Amino acid sequence: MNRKDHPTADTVYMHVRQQYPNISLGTVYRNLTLLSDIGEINRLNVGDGVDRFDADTSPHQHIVCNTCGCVQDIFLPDTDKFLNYVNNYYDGVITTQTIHFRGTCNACMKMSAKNNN
Amino acid sequence: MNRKDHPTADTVYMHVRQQYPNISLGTVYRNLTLLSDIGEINRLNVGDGVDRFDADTSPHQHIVCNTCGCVQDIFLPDTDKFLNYVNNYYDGVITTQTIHFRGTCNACMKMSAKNNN
DNA sequence: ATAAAAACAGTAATAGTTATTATTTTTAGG
DNA sequence: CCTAAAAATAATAACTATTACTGTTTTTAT
Repeated sequence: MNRKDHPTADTVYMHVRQQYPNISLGTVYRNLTLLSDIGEINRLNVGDGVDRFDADTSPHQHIVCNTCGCVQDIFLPDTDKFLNYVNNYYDGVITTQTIHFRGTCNACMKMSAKNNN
Repeated sequence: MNRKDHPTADTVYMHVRQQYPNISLGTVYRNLTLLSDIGEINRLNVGDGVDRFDADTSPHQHIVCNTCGCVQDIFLPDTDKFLNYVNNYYDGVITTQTIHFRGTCNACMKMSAKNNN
């Protein structure tokens, strides 16, 4: 619940296992699925074939760093307005949107700047 | 190349097999991967755990119908401006964006309207 | 104290995709 | 044409992420 790095089920498993060595991956999956079903956490997919989990259920988006692979939050204002606007370009009805980004995170930007001195 | 329905590899396989009954799924995957590597087609992922392929490589977005599951195109103007705008809210650099939607397609809208008469 | 319910560990199964291998097809010279 | 190298292929195995199953343990509520 404390972490901000959008861990995969396997990452959660590795971490929880340090305190509960007998826990099984199935239990981790079951509880993560349960928590996301009741809305306590979000299950997200940034297109890399792995599900990630996020304790922050407030509306926000994600960016994946192409260099280190980290997944960070990005809080865009007015995404509901964007959804509304988008409906003008479609003849059906759009109810939800998924927006995520790729690029280079701040840490990796600094790293590459330092290496190019 | 002609279809606009964003088929999965398996769908392409089923279809090609009608003309070339001996083709293998691996060949379909290899050629779809090759085509997307050289930029002739796009491989896309709308979050349902299956890769889809799109012969239209012009910049556009997709919407998945919650009722029939179809994947349709949506052409939004100024998505490059959106990418630019989004960079104001992030301390790294954002280079690409993935935007897709869910809702109800036009056909399913009409269908449900008819059934509610 | 006990019986029903829930959670669990361990394992099997599944789906989508990639990798391997032995064979067939294509290509480019001579 | 012939032929050897290169490329493409079918068939199958392997792999990854996730879900399902099963028998056992733990929890809950009397």
